[in-house]
Amino acid sequence: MANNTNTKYSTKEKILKYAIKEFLEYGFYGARMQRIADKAKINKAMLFYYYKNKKQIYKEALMSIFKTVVENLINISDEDVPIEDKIKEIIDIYADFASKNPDYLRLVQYEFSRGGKDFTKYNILKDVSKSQLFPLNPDTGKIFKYFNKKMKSGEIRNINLAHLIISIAGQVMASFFARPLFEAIGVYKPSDFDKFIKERKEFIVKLVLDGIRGGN
Amino acid sequence: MANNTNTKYSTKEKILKYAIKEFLEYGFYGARMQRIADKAKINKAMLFYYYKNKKQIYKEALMSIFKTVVENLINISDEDVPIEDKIKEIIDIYADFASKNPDYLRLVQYEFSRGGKDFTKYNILKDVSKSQLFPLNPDTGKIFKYFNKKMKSGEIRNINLAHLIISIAGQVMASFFARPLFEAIGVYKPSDFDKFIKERKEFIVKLVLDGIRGGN
DNA sequence: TTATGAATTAACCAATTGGTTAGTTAATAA
DNA sequence: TTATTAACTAACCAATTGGTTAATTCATAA
Repeated sequence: MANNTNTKYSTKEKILKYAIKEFLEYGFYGARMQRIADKAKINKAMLFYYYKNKKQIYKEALMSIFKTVVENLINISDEDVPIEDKIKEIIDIYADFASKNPDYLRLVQYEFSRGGKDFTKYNILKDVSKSQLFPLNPDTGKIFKYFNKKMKSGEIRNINLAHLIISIAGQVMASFFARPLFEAIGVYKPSDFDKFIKERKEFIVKLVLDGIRGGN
Repeated sequence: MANNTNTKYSTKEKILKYAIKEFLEYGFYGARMQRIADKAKINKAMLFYYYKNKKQIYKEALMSIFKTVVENLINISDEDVPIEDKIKEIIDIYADFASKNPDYLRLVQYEFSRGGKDFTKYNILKDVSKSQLFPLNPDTGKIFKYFNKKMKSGEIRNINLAHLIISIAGQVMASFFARPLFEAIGVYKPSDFDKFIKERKEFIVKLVLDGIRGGN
Protein backbone atom coordinates (compact mmCIF):
# COMPACT_ATOMS: atom_id res chain seq x y z
CA MET A 1 0.00 0.00 0.00
CA ALA A 2 1.29 3.39 -0.95
CA ASN A 3 -1.47 4.70 1.23
CA ASN A 4 -0.10 7.24 3.64
CA THR A 5 -1.19 5.90 7.00
CA ASN A 6 0.45 8.76 8.85
CA THR A 7 -2.15 11.27 7.74
CA LYS A 8 -5.45 11.58 9.48
CA TYR A 9 -7.56 10.55 6.52
CA SER A 10 -7.09 7.96 3.81
CA THR A 11 -7.39 9.07 0.22
CA LYS A 12 -10.81 7.48 -0.04
CA GLU A 13 -11.98 9.29 3.07
CA LYS A 14 -10.56 12.55 1.82
CA ILE A 15 -12.51 12.20 -1.41
CA LEU A 16 -15.81 11.78 0.41
CA LYS A 17 -15.04 14.60 2.80
CA TYR A 18 -14.29 17.14 0.09
CA ALA A 19 -16.93 15.77 -2.27
CA ILE A 20 -19.50 16.55 0.40
CA LYS A 21 -18.22 20.11 0.58
CA GLU A 22 -18.39 20.45 -3.18
CA PHE A 23 -21.88 18.98 -3.48
CA LEU A 24 -23.08 21.20 -0.64
CA GLU A 25 -21.78 24.23 -2.46
CA TYR A 26 -22.94 23.48 -5.99
CA GLY A 27 -25.41 20.59 -5.90
CA PHE A 28 -24.95 17.49 -8.02
CA TYR A 29 -24.85 19.07 -11.47
CA GLY A 30 -22.77 22.04 -10.44
CA ALA A 31 -20.20 19.95 -8.60
CA ARG A 32 -16.90 19.48 -10.51
CA MET A 33 -14.71 16.42 -10.18
CA GLN A 34 -11.57 18.48 -10.71
CA ARG A 35 -12.56 20.84 -7.94
CA ILE A 36 -13.13 17.94 -5.55
CA ALA A 37 -9.64 16.65 -6.38
CA ASP A 38 -8.15 20.10 -5.88
CA LYS A 39 -9.88 20.55 -2.54
CA ALA A 40 -8.62 17.13 -1.40
CA LYS A 41 -5.19 17.83 -2.91
CA ILE A 42 -5.16 14.56 -4.83
CA ASN A 43 -5.07 13.54 -8.46
CA LYS A 44 -8.44 13.61 -10.17
CA ALA A 45 -7.99 10.05 -11.40
CA MET A 46 -8.12 8.88 -7.80
CA LEU A 47 -11.79 9.77 -7.70
CA PHE A 48 -12.40 7.13 -10.36
CA TYR A 49 -9.96 4.72 -8.76
CA TYR A 50 -11.98 4.57 -5.56
CA TYR A 51 -15.44 5.29 -6.93
CA LYS A 52 -17.19 4.23 -10.11
CA ASN A 53 -18.34 7.68 -11.16
CA LYS A 54 -19.73 11.01 -10.03
CA LYS A 55 -23.15 9.57 -9.22
CA GLN A 56 -21.66 7.00 -6.91
CA ILE A 57 -19.66 9.57 -5.01
CA TYR A 58 -22.81 11.63 -4.66
CA LYS A 59 -24.71 8.61 -3.43
CA GLU A 60 -22.12 7.83 -0.77
CA ALA A 61 -21.97 11.48 0.20
CA LEU A 62 -25.75 11.58 0.57
CA MET A 63 -25.79 8.45 2.68
CA SER A 64 -23.01 9.72 4.90
CA ILE A 65 -24.78 13.02 5.40
CA PHE A 66 -28.16 11.52 6.07
CA LYS A 67 -26.67 9.07 8.53
CA THR A 68 -25.18 11.99 10.43
CA VAL A 69 -28.46 13.88 10.37
CA VAL A 70 -30.43 10.96 11.71
CA GLU A 71 -27.84 10.01 14.31
CA ASN A 72 -28.22 13.47 15.73
CA LEU A 73 -31.99 13.59 15.61
CA ILE A 74 -32.59 10.33 17.45
CA ASN A 75 -30.77 11.36 20.58
CA ILE A 76 -33.93 11.85 22.55
CA SER A 77 -33.77 10.69 26.12
CA ASP A 78 -36.11 8.22 27.78
CA GLU A 79 -36.52 10.35 30.86
CA ASP A 80 -39.96 11.16 32.15
CA VAL A 81 -39.38 14.89 32.57
CA PRO A 82 -42.14 17.53 32.67
CA ILE A 83 -43.78 18.22 29.31
CA GLU A 84 -42.22 21.63 28.97
CA ASP A 85 -38.76 20.14 29.35
CA LYS A 86 -39.51 17.39 26.86
CA ILE A 87 -40.67 19.90 24.27
CA LYS A 88 -37.56 21.97 24.93
CA GLU A 89 -35.44 18.88 24.49
CA ILE A 90 -36.95 18.11 21.10
CA ILE A 91 -36.61 21.69 19.92
CA ASP A 92 -33.02 21.85 21.13
CA ILE A 93 -32.03 18.72 19.29
CA TYR A 94 -33.32 20.05 16.00
CA ALA A 95 -32.07 23.58 16.52
CA ASP A 96 -28.65 22.56 17.77
CA PHE A 97 -28.07 20.24 14.89
CA ALA A 98 -29.20 22.85 12.39
CA SER A 99 -26.95 25.44 14.01
CA LYS A 100 -23.91 23.20 14.00
CA ASN A 101 -24.39 21.66 10.56
CA PRO A 102 -25.94 24.28 8.31
CA ASP A 103 -24.29 22.76 5.26
CA TYR A 104 -25.55 19.26 5.93
CA LEU A 105 -29.03 20.62 6.30
CA ARG A 106 -28.71 22.50 3.06
CA LEU A 107 -27.95 19.34 1.12
CA VAL A 108 -31.00 17.67 2.62
CA GLN A 109 -33.01 20.70 1.55
CA TYR A 110 -31.43 20.52 -1.89
CA GLU A 111 -32.46 16.90 -2.18
CA PHE A 112 -35.97 17.70 -1.03
CA SER A 113 -36.18 20.49 -3.60
CA ARG A 114 -35.44 17.84 -6.22
CA GLY A 115 -38.32 15.77 -4.89
CA GLY A 116 -36.02 13.48 -2.96
CA LYS A 117 -35.30 11.54 -6.15
CA ASP A 118 -31.98 10.19 -4.95
CA PHE A 119 -33.11 9.69 -1.38
CA THR A 120 -35.72 7.25 -2.59
CA LYS A 121 -33.61 5.82 -5.40
CA TYR A 122 -30.89 4.83 -2.97
CA ASN A 123 -33.37 3.73 -0.31
CA ILE A 124 -31.70 6.09 2.10
CA LEU A 125 -34.89 7.18 3.79
CA LYS A 126 -36.50 3.79 4.04
CA ASP A 127 -33.52 2.21 5.74
CA VAL A 128 -33.49 4.99 8.26
CA SER A 129 -37.16 4.88 9.12
CA LYS A 130 -36.93 1.21 9.99
CA SER A 131 -34.59 2.12 12.80
CA GLN A 132 -36.04 1.42 16.21
CA LEU A 133 -34.73 4.77 17.32
CA PHE A 134 -36.37 6.87 14.65
CA PRO A 135 -38.53 9.43 16.47
CA LEU A 136 -41.26 9.29 13.83
CA ASN A 137 -41.63 5.55 14.26
CA PRO A 138 -45.08 5.36 15.90
CA ASP A 139 -44.43 1.98 17.46
CA THR A 140 -41.01 2.41 18.97
CA GLY A 141 -40.19 6.10 18.75
CA LYS A 142 -39.35 7.60 22.12
CA ILE A 143 -41.35 10.74 21.44
CA PHE A 144 -44.43 8.67 20.75
CA LYS A 145 -44.02 6.65 23.89
CA TYR A 146 -43.56 9.72 26.04
CA PHE A 147 -46.54 11.66 24.73
CA ASN A 148 -48.81 8.64 24.65
CA LYS A 149 -48.26 8.28 28.36
CA LYS A 150 -49.06 11.95 28.87
CA MET A 151 -52.27 11.63 26.88
CA LYS A 152 -53.38 8.63 28.92
CA SER A 153 -52.68 10.44 32.16
CA GLY A 154 -54.70 13.38 30.87
CA GLU A 155 -51.88 15.88 31.18
CA ILE A 156 -52.35 16.82 27.55
CA ARG A 157 -55.34 16.52 25.26
CA ASN A 158 -55.60 13.81 22.65
CA ILE A 159 -53.55 14.75 19.64
CA ASN A 160 -52.06 13.13 16.58
CA LEU A 161 -48.42 12.72 17.53
CA ALA A 162 -47.05 12.53 14.01
CA HIS A 163 -48.56 15.95 13.42
CA LEU A 164 -47.15 17.25 16.66
CA ILE A 165 -43.62 16.21 15.75
CA ILE A 166 -43.94 17.64 12.26
CA SER A 167 -45.26 20.88 13.74
CA ILE A 168 -42.44 21.23 16.20
CA ALA A 169 -39.75 20.31 13.70
CA GLY A 170 -41.38 22.48 11.04
CA GLN A 171 -41.38 25.54 13.26
CA VAL A 172 -37.75 25.03 14.21
CA MET A 173 -36.49 24.14 10.77
CA ALA A 174 -38.32 27.03 9.10
CA SER A 175 -35.98 29.36 10.97
CA PHE A 176 -33.02 27.78 9.21
CA PHE A 177 -34.50 26.83 5.86
CA ALA A 178 -35.92 30.26 5.13
CA ARG A 179 -33.03 32.13 6.71
CA PRO A 180 -32.11 33.93 3.47
CA LEU A 181 -35.65 35.27 3.29
CA PHE A 182 -35.76 36.48 6.87
CA GLU A 183 -32.41 38.21 6.63
CA ALA A 184 -33.14 39.82 3.28
CA ILE A 185 -36.40 41.33 4.46
CA GLY A 186 -34.96 42.30 7.82
CA VAL A 187 -36.90 40.13 10.27
CA TYR A 188 -33.71 40.41 12.34
CA LYS A 189 -30.20 41.72 11.82
CA PRO A 190 -27.98 38.92 10.39
CA SER A 191 -25.64 39.36 13.35
CA ASP A 192 -28.59 38.68 15.64
CA PHE A 193 -29.32 35.27 14.20
CA ASP A 194 -28.43 33.40 17.39
CA LYS A 195 -30.58 35.73 19.41
CA PHE A 196 -33.41 35.19 16.96
CA ILE A 197 -33.10 31.42 17.32
CA LYS A 198 -33.16 31.71 21.09
CA GLU A 199 -36.32 33.81 20.93
CA ARG A 200 -37.82 31.37 18.47
CA LYS A 201 -37.18 28.42 20.73
CA GLU A 202 -38.96 30.13 23.60
CA PHE A 203 -41.83 31.12 21.37
CA ILE A 204 -42.29 27.59 20.04
CA VAL A 205 -42.14 26.01 23.48
CA LYS A 206 -44.88 28.27 24.75
CA LEU A 207 -47.06 27.96 21.66
CA VAL A 208 -46.85 24.18 21.60
CA LEU A 209 -47.20 23.76 25.33
CA ASP A 210 -50.35 25.86 25.49
CA GLY A 211 -51.48 24.30 22.23
CA ILE A 212 -51.48 20.74 23.48
CA ARG A 213 -52.79 21.55 26.93
CA GLY A 214 -55.79 23.42 25.58
CA GLY A 215 -59.28 21.99 26.03
CA ASN A 216 -60.28 18.99 23.96
CA MET B 1 -41.58 41.66 -37.06
CA ALA B 2 -41.50 38.04 -37.96
CA ASN B 3 -42.92 37.44 -34.53
CA ASN B 4 -45.89 35.16 -34.82
CA THR B 5 -48.64 37.19 -33.15
CA ASN B 6 -51.21 34.49 -33.77
CA THR B 7 -49.82 32.20 -31.15
CA LYS B 8 -50.62 32.66 -27.51
CA TYR B 9 -47.06 33.40 -26.47
CA SER B 10 -44.28 35.39 -28.09
CA THR B 11 -40.92 33.69 -28.51
CA LYS B 12 -39.51 35.65 -25.59
CA GLU B 13 -42.38 34.60 -23.37
CA LYS B 14 -42.03 30.99 -24.48
CA ILE B 15 -38.37 31.03 -23.51
CA LEU B 16 -39.11 32.19 -19.99
CA LYS B 17 -41.99 29.75 -19.60
CA TYR B 18 -39.98 26.71 -20.59
CA ALA B 19 -36.80 27.95 -18.94
CA ILE B 20 -38.72 28.00 -15.68
CA LYS B 21 -39.74 24.39 -16.23
CA GLU B 22 -36.15 23.43 -16.98
CA PHE B 23 -34.70 25.25 -13.99
CA LEU B 24 -37.37 23.74 -11.75
CA GLU B 25 -36.41 20.28 -12.93
CA TYR B 26 -32.63 20.54 -12.86
CA GLY B 27 -31.62 23.68 -10.98
CA PHE B 28 -29.31 26.27 -12.50
CA TYR B 29 -26.28 24.12 -13.21
CA GLY B 30 -28.24 21.13 -14.42
CA ALA B 31 -30.44 23.17 -16.76
CA ARG B 32 -29.49 22.87 -20.45
CA MET B 33 -30.00 25.64 -22.98
CA GLN B 34 -30.66 23.12 -25.74
CA ARG B 35 -33.34 21.45 -23.68
CA ILE B 36 -35.05 24.77 -23.01
CA ALA B 37 -35.08 25.44 -26.75
CA ASP B 38 -36.43 21.97 -27.44
CA LYS B 39 -39.17 22.35 -24.86
CA ALA B 40 -40.15 25.71 -26.35
CA LYS B 41 -39.80 24.33 -29.88
CA ILE B 42 -37.54 27.16 -30.98
CA ASN B 43 -33.97 27.49 -32.17
CA LYS B 44 -31.39 27.57 -29.40
CA ALA B 45 -29.89 30.77 -30.76
CA MET B 46 -33.12 32.56 -29.92
CA LEU B 47 -32.27 32.19 -26.24
CA PHE B 48 -29.23 34.38 -26.81
CA TYR B 49 -31.09 36.69 -29.13
CA TYR B 50 -33.55 37.67 -26.41
CA TYR B 51 -31.38 37.17 -23.34
CA LYS B 52 -27.73 37.88 -22.69
CA ASN B 53 -26.87 34.47 -21.27
CA LYS B 54 -28.01 31.59 -19.08
CA LYS B 55 -27.62 33.57 -15.88
CA GLN B 56 -29.88 36.30 -17.14
CA ILE B 57 -32.60 33.87 -18.10
CA TYR B 58 -32.31 32.34 -14.66
CA LYS B 59 -32.55 35.73 -13.07
CA GLU B 60 -35.70 36.62 -14.97
CA ALA B 61 -37.16 33.20 -14.21
CA LEU B 62 -36.46 33.67 -10.52
CA MET B 63 -38.05 37.09 -10.49
CA SER B 64 -41.11 35.86 -12.30
CA ILE B 65 -41.52 32.96 -9.93
CA PHE B 66 -41.00 34.97 -6.81
CA LYS B 67 -43.43 37.58 -7.99
CA THR B 68 -46.05 34.88 -8.41
CA VAL B 69 -45.32 33.43 -5.00
CA VAL B 70 -45.64 36.77 -3.29
CA GLU B 71 -48.73 37.79 -5.23
CA ASN B 72 -50.42 34.71 -3.88
CA LEU B 73 -49.27 35.07 -0.33
CA ILE B 74 -50.40 38.64 0.16
CA ASN B 75 -54.03 37.95 -0.55
CA ILE B 76 -55.08 38.21 3.04
CA SER B 77 -58.36 39.95 3.63
CA ASP B 78 -58.97 42.95 5.87
CA GLU B 79 -62.04 41.43 7.43
CA ASP B 80 -62.39 41.31 11.18
CA VAL B 81 -63.44 37.68 11.38
CA PRO B 82 -63.08 35.46 14.48
CA ILE B 83 -59.51 34.45 15.27
CA GLU B 84 -60.07 30.85 14.30
CA ASP B 85 -61.23 31.92 10.86
CA LYS B 86 -58.30 34.27 10.44
CA ILE B 87 -55.82 31.52 11.27
CA LYS B 88 -57.62 29.22 8.87
CA GLU B 89 -57.40 31.89 6.20
CA ILE B 90 -53.64 32.25 6.61
CA ILE B 91 -53.10 28.50 6.60
CA ASP B 92 -55.29 28.10 3.54
CA ILE B 93 -53.41 30.71 1.58
CA TYR B 94 -50.08 29.01 2.17
CA ALA B 95 -51.39 25.49 1.72
CA ASP B 96 -53.43 26.27 -1.37
CA PHE B 97 -50.55 27.97 -3.08
CA ALA B 98 -48.20 25.14 -2.22
CA SER B 99 -50.72 22.59 -3.49
CA LYS B 100 -51.27 24.40 -6.75
CA ASN B 101 -47.67 25.37 -7.45
CA PRO B 102 -45.45 22.61 -6.15
CA ASP B 103 -42.82 23.34 -8.76
CA TYR B 104 -42.62 27.04 -7.99
CA LEU B 105 -42.17 26.23 -4.35
CA ARG B 106 -39.43 23.79 -5.19
CA LEU B 107 -37.40 26.46 -6.95
CA VAL B 108 -37.73 28.73 -3.96
CA GLN B 109 -36.56 25.84 -1.82
CA TYR B 110 -33.70 25.21 -4.25
CA GLU B 111 -32.65 28.84 -3.96
CA PHE B 112 -32.86 28.73 -0.19
CA SER B 113 -30.73 25.58 -0.18
CA ARG B 114 -28.10 27.60 -2.03
CA GLY B 115 -28.26 30.22 0.71
CA GLY B 116 -30.45 32.50 -1.36
CA LYS B 117 -27.37 33.78 -3.19
CA ASP B 118 -29.26 34.87 -6.26
CA PHE B 119 -32.28 36.10 -4.38
CA THR B 120 -30.07 38.61 -2.61
CA LYS B 121 -27.83 39.26 -5.59
CA TYR B 122 -30.77 40.28 -7.71
CA ASN B 123 -32.45 42.14 -4.86
CA ILE B 124 -35.52 40.04 -5.40
CA LEU B 125 -36.39 39.67 -1.75
CA LYS B 126 -35.72 43.24 -0.74
CA ASP B 127 -37.98 44.68 -3.40
CA VAL B 128 -40.75 42.38 -2.29
CA SER B 129 -40.51 43.11 1.40
CA LYS B 130 -40.94 46.82 0.78
CA SER B 131 -44.39 46.11 -0.56
CA GLN B 132 -47.15 47.56 1.58
CA LEU B 133 -49.01 44.31 1.21
CA PHE B 134 -46.26 42.02 2.43
CA PRO B 135 -47.67 40.12 5.41
CA LEU B 136 -44.36 40.15 7.27
CA ASN B 137 -44.19 43.92 7.11
CA PRO B 138 -44.75 44.83 10.76
CA ASP B 139 -45.99 48.32 9.98
CA THR B 140 -48.44 47.70 7.21
CA GLY B 141 -48.97 43.95 7.01
CA LYS B 142 -52.60 42.98 7.35
CA ILE B 143 -51.78 40.06 9.62
CA PHE B 144 -49.97 42.36 12.01
CA LYS B 145 -52.81 44.82 12.09
CA TYR B 146 -55.39 42.12 12.75
CA PHE B 147 -53.53 40.39 15.57
CA ASN B 148 -52.39 43.62 17.19
CA LYS B 149 -56.03 44.53 17.57
CA LYS B 150 -56.76 41.14 19.11
CA MET B 151 -53.92 41.54 21.56
CA LYS B 152 -55.17 44.96 22.64
CA SER B 153 -58.68 43.64 23.15
CA GLY B 154 -57.26 40.81 25.23
CA GLU B 155 -58.68 38.06 23.07
CA ILE B 156 -55.20 36.59 22.72
CA ARG B 157 -52.14 36.89 24.90
CA ASN B 158 -49.23 39.12 23.99
CA ILE B 159 -47.09 37.41 21.42
CA ASN B 160 -44.41 38.29 18.93
CA LEU B 161 -46.29 38.39 15.65
CA ALA B 162 -43.31 37.79 13.39
CA HIS B 163 -42.75 34.54 15.25
CA LEU B 164 -46.41 33.65 14.99
CA ILE B 165 -46.43 34.05 11.23
CA ILE B 166 -43.21 32.09 10.85
CA SER B 167 -44.65 29.37 13.06
CA ILE B 168 -47.85 29.08 11.08
CA ALA B 169 -46.11 29.20 7.72
CA GLY B 170 -43.41 26.84 8.93
CA GLN B 171 -45.90 24.23 10.04
CA VAL B 172 -47.77 24.43 6.76
CA MET B 173 -44.74 24.53 4.50
CA ALA B 174 -43.02 21.66 6.30
CA SER B 175 -45.76 19.40 4.97
CA PHE B 176 -44.74 20.26 1.44
CA PHE B 177 -41.01 20.80 1.79
CA ALA B 178 -40.34 17.50 3.53
CA ARG B 179 -42.92 15.58 1.52
CA PRO B 180 -40.32 13.14 0.11
CA LEU B 181 -39.33 12.25 3.66
CA PHE B 182 -42.86 11.70 4.90
CA GLU B 183 -43.82 9.53 1.97
CA ALA B 184 -40.64 7.48 2.07
CA ILE B 185 -41.00 6.64 5.73
CA GLY B 186 -44.74 6.06 5.42
CA VAL B 187 -46.25 8.87 7.50
CA TYR B 188 -49.17 8.54 5.07
CA LYS B 189 -49.82 6.72 1.83
CA PRO B 190 -48.74 8.92 -1.13
CA SER B 191 -52.27 8.69 -2.52
CA ASP B 192 -53.52 10.13 0.78
CA PHE B 193 -51.50 13.33 0.52
CA ASP B 194 -54.54 15.58 0.18
CA LYS B 195 -56.16 13.92 3.14
CA PHE B 196 -52.94 14.40 5.10
CA ILE B 197 -52.88 18.09 4.26
CA LYS B 198 -56.49 18.47 5.34
CA GLU B 199 -55.69 16.82 8.67
CA ARG B 200 -52.62 18.96 9.03
CA LYS B 201 -54.56 22.15 8.49
CA GLU B 202 -57.01 21.19 11.25
CA PHE B 203 -54.18 20.22 13.55
CA ILE B 204 -52.34 23.49 13.03
CA VAL B 205 -55.45 25.61 13.52
CA LYS B 206 -56.18 23.99 16.85
CA LEU B 207 -52.57 24.03 18.06
CA VAL B 208 -52.08 27.68 17.18
CA LEU B 209 -55.47 28.79 18.44
CA ASP B 210 -54.99 27.16 21.83
CA GLY B 211 -51.38 28.25 21.77
CA ILE B 212 -52.10 31.96 21.49
CA ARG B 213 -55.10 31.92 23.78
CA GLY B 214 -53.20 30.25 26.59
CA GLY B 215 -52.45 32.19 29.77
CA ASN B 216 -49.80 34.86 29.69
C1' DT C 1 -42.08 47.31 -55.34
C1' DT C 2 -38.48 47.74 -52.56
C1' DA C 3 -35.63 49.01 -48.73
C1' DT C 4 -35.00 48.10 -43.87
C1' DG C 5 -34.67 46.02 -39.65
C1' DA C 6 -36.37 42.42 -36.76
C1' DA C 7 -36.85 37.40 -36.23
C1' DT C 8 -35.02 33.02 -37.20
C1' DT C 9 -31.89 29.34 -38.64
C1' DA C 10 -27.99 25.96 -39.34
C1' DA C 11 -23.53 25.43 -38.77
C1' DC C 12 -19.93 26.25 -36.07
C1' DC C 13 -16.50 26.88 -32.03
C1' DA C 14 -13.69 27.14 -27.94
C1' DA C 15 -13.85 25.62 -23.44
C1' DT C 16 -15.15 22.45 -20.12
C1' DT C 17 -16.61 18.07 -18.51
C1' DG C 18 -16.63 13.26 -16.77
C1' DG C 19 -14.02 9.63 -17.46
C1' DT C 20 -9.86 6.57 -19.38
C1' DT C 21 -5.31 4.75 -19.92
C1' DA C 22 -0.61 3.64 -20.03
C1' DG C 23 2.90 3.95 -17.32
C1' DT C 24 5.31 4.91 -12.56
C1' DT C 25 6.12 4.57 -7.61
C1' DA C 26 5.70 2.44 -3.23
C1' DA C 27 4.69 -1.30 -0.06
C1' DT C 28 4.51 -6.12 1.10
C1' DA C 29 5.20 -11.02 1.05
C1' DA C 30 7.99 -14.96 -0.43
C1' DT D 1 16.20 -9.77 -3.84
C1' DT D 2 12.42 -10.10 -6.49
C1' DA D 3 7.71 -10.72 -7.91
C1' DT D 4 3.17 -8.91 -7.17
C1' DT D 5 -0.18 -5.85 -6.27
C1' DA D 6 -2.04 -1.47 -4.63
C1' DA D 7 -1.64 3.50 -4.93
C1' DC D 8 -0.80 7.14 -7.71
C1' DT D 9 0.20 10.35 -11.82
C1' DA D 10 0.20 12.95 -16.27
C1' DA D 11 -1.54 13.05 -20.43
C1' DC D 12 -5.21 12.25 -23.03
C1' DC D 13 -10.09 11.92 -25.15
C1' DA D 14 -14.80 11.96 -26.72
C1' DA D 15 -18.85 14.22 -25.64
C1' DT D 16 -21.21 18.05 -24.07
C1' DT D 17 -21.74 22.80 -23.03
C1' DG D 18 -22.77 27.77 -23.40
C1' DG D 19 -22.39 30.88 -26.69
C1' DT D 20 -21.37 33.01 -31.72
C1' DT D 21 -21.95 34.08 -36.50
C1' DA D 22 -23.13 34.59 -41.18
C1' DA D 23 -26.74 33.98 -43.89
C1' DT D 24 -31.85 33.83 -44.60
C1' DT D 25 -36.78 34.70 -43.97
C1' DC D 26 -40.43 37.61 -42.75
C1' DA D 27 -43.19 41.76 -41.78
C1' DT D 28 -43.83 46.50 -42.43
C1' DA D 29 -43.64 51.12 -44.02
C1' DA D 30 -42.56 54.34 -47.65
